[in-house]
Amino acid sequence: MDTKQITIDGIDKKILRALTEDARTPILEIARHVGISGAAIHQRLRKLEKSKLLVGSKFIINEKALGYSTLAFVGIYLEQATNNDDVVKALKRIPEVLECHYTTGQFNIFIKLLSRNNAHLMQLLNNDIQTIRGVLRTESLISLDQQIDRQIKI
Amino acid sequence: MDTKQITIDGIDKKILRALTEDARTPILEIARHVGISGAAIHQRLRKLEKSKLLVGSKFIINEKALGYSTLAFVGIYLEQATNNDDVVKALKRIPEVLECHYTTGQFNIFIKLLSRNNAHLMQLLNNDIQTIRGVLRTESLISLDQQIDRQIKI
DNA sequence: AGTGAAACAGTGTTTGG
DNA sequence: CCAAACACTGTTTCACT
Repeated sequence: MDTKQITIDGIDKKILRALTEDARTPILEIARHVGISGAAIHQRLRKLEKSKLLVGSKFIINEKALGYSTLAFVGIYLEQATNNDDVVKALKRIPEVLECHYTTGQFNIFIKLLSRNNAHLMQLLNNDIQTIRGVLRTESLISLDQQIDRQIKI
Repeated sequence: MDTKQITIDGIDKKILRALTEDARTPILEIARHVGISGAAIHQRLRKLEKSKLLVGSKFIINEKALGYSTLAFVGIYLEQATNNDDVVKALKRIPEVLECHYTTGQFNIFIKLLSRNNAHLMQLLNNDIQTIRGVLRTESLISLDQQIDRQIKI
């Protein structure tokens, strides 16, 4: 085992479930729900943060309300002698690229990207991604509808 | 335009940037940083929530600390006459499935899933996914390393 | 309409047991 | 782990520009 495991009991799980749904759930509300004091919840939260199991919190923005409605996955083929890190560095400069993975299988790099519409997606592919040095060609999967979006269950 | 656009000025952007990085950033800290009062920040936050641009907040858990270290994308081919919704319903019951998309291209359904290790991934594919009625076959991309993980820039 | 200072209500945090 | 005291934040109010 290369990562340290931490012992989580049922109460920890309930705390995590509440806060992964809504980071602003009041401690006292959780306390009432699980039947222990607020101070105890606070202690456990410190433990969970120290163990690096909790790594932060985020506000979630609705991309559609910002005008981004097209989500796509793009597989990228690279030329043989390409320095992958340079490609990733270039991808980081494209804000629409939300995820980037080195993957097994046919592609060298696999990304998830968010664009305003199909025209914008095409522009991103042609002007920004396929012009990166070393990129041979790309293969796109456009998400027509996302049915599941969640974190791992705890 | 099928989704309402909302006008966001530079101050709104700074607020959003702070809170999408850390949902617990104090309002007064943001206020100091952008040079207006806390009450003003609060008003703007209400506006942003009402406009559905802010849709909540989440604590982020480090899956690796929970023992989940293998991330994979899986393309799913379905039989012709399959009811896609039933397949999605079955996928929802598998907690390791984090995302599920209807996609264009070769696959009918494309999912992202998180497993403890390669053995666990194989078990999920063989025992849980490929046994769903209507699933013909699957094609997996395993993420060896994730280099980018972020929300859209605001 | 939007801002800012002050009062208020509610939370997170610490302490002592 | 609990209960109470504490410190700080989020929230509202209101006078002002």
